[in-house]
This record gives sequence, C-alpha cells and structure tokens, in this order.
Amino acid sequence: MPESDLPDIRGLHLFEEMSDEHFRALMRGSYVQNFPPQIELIEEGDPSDFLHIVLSGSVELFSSWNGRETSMATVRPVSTFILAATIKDAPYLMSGRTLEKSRIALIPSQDVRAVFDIDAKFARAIVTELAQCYRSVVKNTKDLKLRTSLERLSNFLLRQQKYSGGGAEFDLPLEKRRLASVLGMTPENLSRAFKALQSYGVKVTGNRVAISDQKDLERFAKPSPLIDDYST
Amino acid sequence: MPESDLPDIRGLHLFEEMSDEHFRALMRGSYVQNFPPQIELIEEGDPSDFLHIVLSGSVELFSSWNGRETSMATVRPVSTFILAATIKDAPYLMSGRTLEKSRIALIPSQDVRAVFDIDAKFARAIVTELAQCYRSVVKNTKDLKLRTSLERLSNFLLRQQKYSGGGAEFDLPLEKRRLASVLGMTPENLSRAFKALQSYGVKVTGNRVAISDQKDLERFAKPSPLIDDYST
DNA sequence: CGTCCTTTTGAACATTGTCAAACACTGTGG
DNA sequence: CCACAGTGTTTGACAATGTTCAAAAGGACG
Repeated sequence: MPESDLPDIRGLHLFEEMSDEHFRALMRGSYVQNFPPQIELIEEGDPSDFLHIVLSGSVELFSSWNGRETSMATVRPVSTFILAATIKDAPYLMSGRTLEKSRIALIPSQDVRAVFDIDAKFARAIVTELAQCYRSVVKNTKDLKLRTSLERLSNFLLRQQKYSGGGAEFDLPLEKRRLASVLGMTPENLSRAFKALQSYGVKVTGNRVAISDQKDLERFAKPSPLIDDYST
Repeated sequence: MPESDLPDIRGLHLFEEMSDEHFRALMRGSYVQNFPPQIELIEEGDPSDFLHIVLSGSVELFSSWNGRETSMATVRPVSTFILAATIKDAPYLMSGRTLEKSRIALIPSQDVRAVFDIDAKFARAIVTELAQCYRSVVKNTKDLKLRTSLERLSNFLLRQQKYSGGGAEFDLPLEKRRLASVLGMTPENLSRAFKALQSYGVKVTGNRVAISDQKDLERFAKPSPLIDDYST
C-alpha cells in the first residue's frame, strides 16, 4: 500500500478515530489497485475476503436472479462497501463492478474483524456505518413498497437536486438505463415517466434536468425525511 | 425489571457474552411490560429512546406514507428491534404494533450506547446483530426487485415450509392480508396468486397450506440462498 | 460517415390495483 | 342456540400500471 493513499483512507469516518497502531496494522495487509471501467470486482456468493473502499471513480452494486439483474446502489468516494459481509464472514449478497476508472483499496476481512475486537473507537465507527447502511436500505424498501414508479422518480429528482446544490437545473449522475434499474423499472417505463413529469414542470434534455415549478413537483412527490433524507 | 425476566434477556445473543457488571448496568434502567394486541409501541419519526426486545407475543413493524401503509417485518421472540435507530440516536424509520398479547423489554438507548463503548463483547454482538439485520433487508430488496409477486409468494411458502419443519403441510403464521402487505401486494392479488399456484400443486384451506408437488413448486420458485436463507 | 449503444416511441400484452359485492368465519348478545 | 354484526377473504369487472417487442431516433466515437 503506497504511503500516498493512507491519508485518504485515514480520513474516512471509519478510520478517523482509531489508534495509529491499529490503523497501521490494518493497512499492513492491504493494498490499493486501479481498475478500468466495467470490471467485476466481486460476485455475489463469493466469500468476503476483503473490505473494499472506493478511493476514486465509482462502483455499482447489483444483484441477479434467474437471468434478471437489478442495480442495488452506487458507491462513490470515499466510502466502503460490503461491510456487513466482512463483519459476518458471510458470502457477498451483491456483486460489484466499476462504472468508470476507479481506485479501490482492499483490506483483508479478517484484519477488520481482529482490529474491531481490540479497538473500541474503530468498533464504534463500524457500528455507526453499518447502522447507516441498514437505515438506507430500509428507506429504499419503503420507497419501493409505498410509492409508484412515478413517485419514486419524482422523489429521486428532488433528492438529486438537493444533492447538487438545490438549483433549478442539475445533471443526472448516471445513465438512464441504470437509473431505471435503481428505481425498479424498465428503461421504457422510465422514459415515459419523464414525459409524464412534464406536466409537473420537469424538463429533461439528455442528462440535464430542469425543474420549473418546484412547489408543484414537491406537492406531487411528497418527499419525507423518513424515506428521502440521506443523513439521518 | 423483575428478576424472573433477566434469564430470557441474558440468553439473547446480544447479551450472552457481556460481563455481568455491564449487563446489570443495562438492566438497571430497563423495564418489562405486558401489552394487549394492536397497541402501537413506537411510531416512525419518534426519537429512539429505547431498544425494544420482544420476550413473548409478536410485533409488526410497518411504515406509512401518503395514506398508504406497508408491513416491513414481524418480530418474534426473543429478538430486538430498532437497533439501528438506537445506535445512531436517530428517529425510528418504522412503526411497531403488537399483533397479540406481548411482553416487551425496554432498554434505554443511551445505556445501550454507553455500554457499547466499554464492553467489547457487547459491541461485537451488536455489530453482528446489525449486520444480520442489514443482510435481511438487502435480501428482501432483492426479492422485491427481482421477482414477480407469484415468485415471491412461492418462495415465501418454501421458506415457511422449511421453517415449520419441512413437511408437506404447514400453517401460515399470519393473516393473509398482512402476508399480502409483507409481499408487497394487495389482498385481492394474493388471493389470486394462491389460486394460480394450484397448478404447481399448492392447496390452501384457511391458514393451512399443502404442497403436493414439492419439486414442481421449487422448479418454479427457484429459491436462492442469497435471497431466501435466513441464517447466512 | 458508419457503427454501436442508448433512448424514445408505438402497440400489444401482462400484471397488478381498485371497487363493489358476495361469502366465510368469529364472537356477541339476545 | 341462533341471529347478527364485524372482520377477513374471495370473486368479478374494470382501470391503472408496468412490461415486452419491434422499430425509429439520437449521440458518442472511431
């Protein structure tokens, strides 16, 4: 592991408060690697040998069953993925592939578990991160079960808008086909959903989204902090 | 907290390995209460003052949005719920109500967090439990996004059969209307789905399910350990 | 300029939800 | 014991939603 990568990793919530000694112990067996786009880093069902950290680029987590595939989440820098599998020493539940050229750190899972047991600060950070992940998935389930696809799209746009600074215009950070998969619908259906949102003042040109009547869209989308807030 | 309840709680994975001293510290501020059926114990959005443990009976976790409601999970003895909210000191994401007469232990969230920081065994147990919960929700999301309602029902039946001992006949442990909500469909749709499964050898009489052609149902349902196994 | 891939559109189809009514089951009070 | 109310379940007709398939249109890139 090159020295130059250490600060990025050390700066993560997960590693910020732990002792230097334990941090070095973790990094000793770790390494950092550059991957081209569209590389499958992990496959669901594989044993969880490494905790992964996205240092740059982005990684899509997805799952397959019976010939179908769905996008579960997108991991952006700097954050970890498959923490739960690492902790439980259980097989991955999701596959992961790079979306673009990405720099990924790999930390041996058994080291993570070992340091967890001797460093209370690290343990606290892990449990906080994991609780955060859990709550995100619960919110996603609520989104899926309580809303129609049009409502999911509307709220996605509002979340994205907020994340992009809150302006009336912003860019979609992913392909529409993958957005469709994230939202649990087909690309065709998404295309029609965008069209249907025109009546609420949403205009889409390529990846650019313009919201002309904020209040109207919000009245339709009815965003809720218990579903749409990333942080809490 | 009556002495007689302590062994049940102590026997939970979560509290099994921690020191006696810390366990007593946790129990000091806790109490146990009996609730009649259909009592709302917690409401989504409320601050998470207590970690809840179901000692007997059962509790349904559900969520609402825009006048709709969906059942998220059923908690059976002896297990905890809303662990993530307790850890993060964040509002509940789900509401909880008793389904039957139930005995519930309440442990102050701040005590849980305090003991977490000083008892490594307890911390380890919490993180394992939380990782387990996380993986359950991920599996549920895969179930929802990758399968049709008929496939979800089929796999639910196979899981339930396994859980009931594996015999060709078993009872549904919940009302059909709630099963429908758990599976993300309407009661009417569930009723028709049961009828459609007749062609795969599934017969339903009241709450009793009989599977006459196991292989045929499995060929249709295609259960996967990465979606349907509770334990891993 | 072609080629490849994504996105959009249209039409047919499948699935699921809604509404209303009938039916079944349970427990109550006469 | 039975009538009855209340609730859960099933059924049918219909509407809304979502998917599939095929084809056209648009963009990115050599």
